[in-house]
Amino acid sequence: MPASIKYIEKLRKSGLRPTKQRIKICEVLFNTEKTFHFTINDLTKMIELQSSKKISLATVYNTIRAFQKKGYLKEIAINSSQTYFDTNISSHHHFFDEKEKKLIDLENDDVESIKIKKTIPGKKIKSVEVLVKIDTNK
Amino acid sequence: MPASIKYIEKLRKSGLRPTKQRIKICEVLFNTEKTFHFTINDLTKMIELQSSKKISLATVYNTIRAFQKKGYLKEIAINSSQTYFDTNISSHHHFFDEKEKKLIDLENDDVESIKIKKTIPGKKIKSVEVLVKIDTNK
DNA sequence: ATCCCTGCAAACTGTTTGCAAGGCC
DNA sequence: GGCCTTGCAAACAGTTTGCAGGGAT
Repeated sequence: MPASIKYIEKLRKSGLRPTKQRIKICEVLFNTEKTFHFTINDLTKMIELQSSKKISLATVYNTIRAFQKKGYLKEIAINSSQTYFDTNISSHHHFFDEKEKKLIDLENDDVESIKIKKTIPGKKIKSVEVLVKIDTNK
Repeated sequence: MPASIKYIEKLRKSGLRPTKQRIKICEVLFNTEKTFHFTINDLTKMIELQSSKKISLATVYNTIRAFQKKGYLKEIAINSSQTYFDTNISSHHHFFDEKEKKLIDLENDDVESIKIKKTIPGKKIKSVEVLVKIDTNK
């Protein structure tokens, strides 16, 4: 029995119509116990590989943005030309390998808790993101 | 006496010809005791205001990239559509006000030192950047 | 005189948008 | 049927590049 039923539910609950494309995207993103990082291009290729059908880039963008808004995905801040997303929505940090252009998760245990001592009047902290850039050890 | 002599030196030492445009860019970037953050657009406007002359965007881009390569500027990782630079090249972190799209420095004393306990074989840490996103306190 | 740099416009890349045709309710 | 979604192409924004003319050495 297909796991797609689960995703049809999920989409319905989010107010998104469960279309073939969205279900497929869910399968690629969430049908695995491991979380992962991706760019829109990566994802589009993965989808087309797994379904041997073309999917419109616009659809992928729209769906990913919708999922992000719903909190099913997180965007990761890197000064790269493309946007990276993470299916791991829990609070955690990242290595970024600038040579491979790959992200690696830092578990919460891997980083000592970060305390920000400065405050800005009228503003509150929304998130704390640590990006550790790494390089070949040469 | 103009501070430009200082920048002519600086440019020469860097192997960059001291052209009018580059000297002007130096003046705008470095002729202040306060460091600051900017986008290419910001900077272009500042230059044109201060000199009441047009400067080509391409020249600004090229020069900024050159300065970045020389280590006179740092690029800051934010998932924004535009690239932010910092004239403060010392190691420090940032607040990012998503409403105002403005960066605010965190002094080193403002953040407890960050210890990364995970290592990746064959890779070494190049930088650790913390981005604290802030929001109106509502 | 040589070589680098500037400025303009065209090219490029990732992303967003408008709209007609198609699919879900 | 009505409304949302898809897919395509065009639009868009920030950035980069090619090249002819101008400037620094």
